[in-house]
Amino acid sequence: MPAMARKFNASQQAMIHLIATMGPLSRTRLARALGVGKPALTALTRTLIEAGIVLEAREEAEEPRQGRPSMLLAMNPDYGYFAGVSITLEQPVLVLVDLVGHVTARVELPFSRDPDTVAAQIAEGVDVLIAEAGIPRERLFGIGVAVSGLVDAGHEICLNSTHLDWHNIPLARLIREKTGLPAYLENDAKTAATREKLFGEARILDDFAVVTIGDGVGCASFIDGKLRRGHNGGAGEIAHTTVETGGRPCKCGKRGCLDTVAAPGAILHDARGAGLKVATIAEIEHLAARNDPVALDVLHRAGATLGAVIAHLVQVNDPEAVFVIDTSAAIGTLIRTLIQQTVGANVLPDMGATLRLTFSRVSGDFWSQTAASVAAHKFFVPD
Amino acid sequence: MPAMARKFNASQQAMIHLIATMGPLSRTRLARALGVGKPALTALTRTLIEAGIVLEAREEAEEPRQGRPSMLLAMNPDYGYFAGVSITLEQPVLVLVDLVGHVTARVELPFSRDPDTVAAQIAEGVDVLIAEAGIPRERLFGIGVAVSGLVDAGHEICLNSTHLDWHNIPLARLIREKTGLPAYLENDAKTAATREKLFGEARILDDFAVVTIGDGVGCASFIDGKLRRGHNGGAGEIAHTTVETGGRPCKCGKRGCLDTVAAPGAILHDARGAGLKVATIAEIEHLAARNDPVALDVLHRAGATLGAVIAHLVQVNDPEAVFVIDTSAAIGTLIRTLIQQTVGANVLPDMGATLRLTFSRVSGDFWSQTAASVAAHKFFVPD
DNA sequence: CAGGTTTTGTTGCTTCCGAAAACTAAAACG
DNA sequence: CGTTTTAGTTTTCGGAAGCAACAAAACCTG
Repeated sequence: MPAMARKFNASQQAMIHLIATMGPLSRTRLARALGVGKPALTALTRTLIEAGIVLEAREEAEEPRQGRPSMLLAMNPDYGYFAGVSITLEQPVLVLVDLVGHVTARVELPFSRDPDTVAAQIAEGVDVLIAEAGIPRERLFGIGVAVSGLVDAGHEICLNSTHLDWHNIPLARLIREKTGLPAYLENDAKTAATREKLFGEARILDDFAVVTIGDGVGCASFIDGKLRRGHNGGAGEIAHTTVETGGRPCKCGKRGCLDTVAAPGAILHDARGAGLKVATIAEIEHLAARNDPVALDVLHRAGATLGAVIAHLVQVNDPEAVFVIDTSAAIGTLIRTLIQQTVGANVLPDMGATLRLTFSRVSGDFWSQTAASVAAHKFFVPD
Repeated sequence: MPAMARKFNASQQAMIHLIATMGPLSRTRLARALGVGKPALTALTRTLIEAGIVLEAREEAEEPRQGRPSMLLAMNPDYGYFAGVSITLEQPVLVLVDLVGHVTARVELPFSRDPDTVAAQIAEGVDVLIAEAGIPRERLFGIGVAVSGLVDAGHEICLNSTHLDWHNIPLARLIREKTGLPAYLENDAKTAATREKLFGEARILDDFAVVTIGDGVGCASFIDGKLRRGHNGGAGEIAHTTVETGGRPCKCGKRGCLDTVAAPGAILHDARGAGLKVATIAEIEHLAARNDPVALDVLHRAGATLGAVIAHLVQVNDPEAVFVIDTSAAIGTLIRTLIQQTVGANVLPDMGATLRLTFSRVSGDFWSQTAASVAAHKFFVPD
């Protein structure tokens, strides 16, 4: 295990990407998938195996097949690690994930909103993290940071986060200076999409969208295998799309934004405004299941609106799949059904027929994991 | 001028693309723009000049500059031609455009909606076209066909056109068989976007959207330099986005689609339904300019709705520019202003500040020109 | 159980592409 | 009339990938 080269050429990167996404593969199948000859694979794999990033293992065939058994190539999870942290208004958690996306260590950081303090605490946290995991510092390849807001193209500066009240904060530079590690900033919805592409169900997809339901509604897309950032890094910022002209005032200054209708807090606010005594959205769902008309109405509004926005998104980009990721236990059966129905009814039938619309509920250190995925993505696919 | 090779490798294609989009360029500047060394250019340009696709011309410097003057490389417009035709419910026009997008001949075809007849008439039209232009048949590199509806990924089959009542019509094959030319089918909004990218203002842009106002509303995007087709070829199909729940019934079977609010026919319908005696949208604009409240209301509805949809589109993909192309003299000053205002008000300020939103009015053989652009695009960038 | 078959992966050899350095060409400057 | 500056070319070299033949490791057959 020599000190990692860290610089792989294009073909090697393509191979790493394939192995990472398609699981363990034989050289021959890799060659086919990559569209190159077998001899190329011999040379390529040799360097990767020598570098230690790829492991070779004999295939354990269930049923005996003819011919020489293949040697499977798989990622070496222990080759390197990435740290990740999500900066919100809550106590941040710094996590360490390995090359295949598994969390191997975590450490809770003190809360702060001052950029310098945040960077300093992350730097201290990194030391704790690698000590806890028992890995040499050189194996930590980078750190990803998720923020809710706009981030520049270089993953360097938080241009604008109303949530944190940050404007042009070069957080990545601060962290890099204090930790000596490559640091990458990214919008939280985009980190979630990156995780889905790198380690989640979307590994084999080139065109998909992710919609996150957390404090607010977030959205990001992979298009043609690349994360869509947009000309200003604002692609996917649907939270402040106007969905009700003259609707309720939003933090952003406008009225009737999606966030004022479909964000978990907004749903609760609606329910209480309509006279329901509820503390969680689950309770609203519970009431709705008993045909409480007010509860039904509240959930209907949220689900139908969210569904309409997703439908629009689908019509604009025609993705292969949309992943709705619920990080705050807000999407119950009813809202889910409503989203599905609304999307089905508002998307061209030819498109709706093949669209995969899946829901998942996550919790815990999810956002920090997604942040780590950004560092991993930078490592796997630098440009 | 040997018979055209027609097959250029990747580097040559990249060079052709650069020369076509960036205008006449010296070898040195091409090398910089292409990110390759100067020596590569020498070999590349030689083959292209020998093939006849690129012309060399001495630079005419206005002000004397130091150093050896550069030899400018420019496309040879006469190297090849492309035919294009748009199939609608009106009489089709077949046009011939050269390598830089100029129309050099046109011929009107009989109207038909039967695929075989259409193909046969196009084949006859092609003969007339090349005779009229006086070019050898080998110089006609392909033919593009615009249809309003869904087209498969191979540009071969019209999967679905409610407009023409076509389903799974392999029109490209029919035309190819009857003309012996490469034939490419494409959705009309996407042909318009392709023209904008290849020959229009968007040549230097990698991320932009085109919204067409013709019989209905169309939309297509270039993302990362590539036309966005989507998983089902339906990217950009916003005409049937629901914008008014329970709105007027649409041809598509749903209610309240964008087409029932913002399509030129819908605007006229609205105006007449509200009691205005008008024959054109210009007349409505005229009335509105005199503060006719009904006319103002009608135009406001259309403009604000269109603006909201464009705003959503911008938030989803964050393009550098949006080109609104009016092919039916429907977008007057008032609607234009309303669109601008609505987009400005509904897009994140950071994004709205840099967004270019431009309007243009076209007529005549526009759609056929755009169709020809698709054949040109296939020639320049086959894959 | 020996030899054929089938599939996997490797070793040379060749070819192609493109980058770096050094060179030539053509203009303005003084 | 040399010097400087920029443009373009020639030469040389190294890396990457293809083809073909070869070696390895399993199964199948008689």
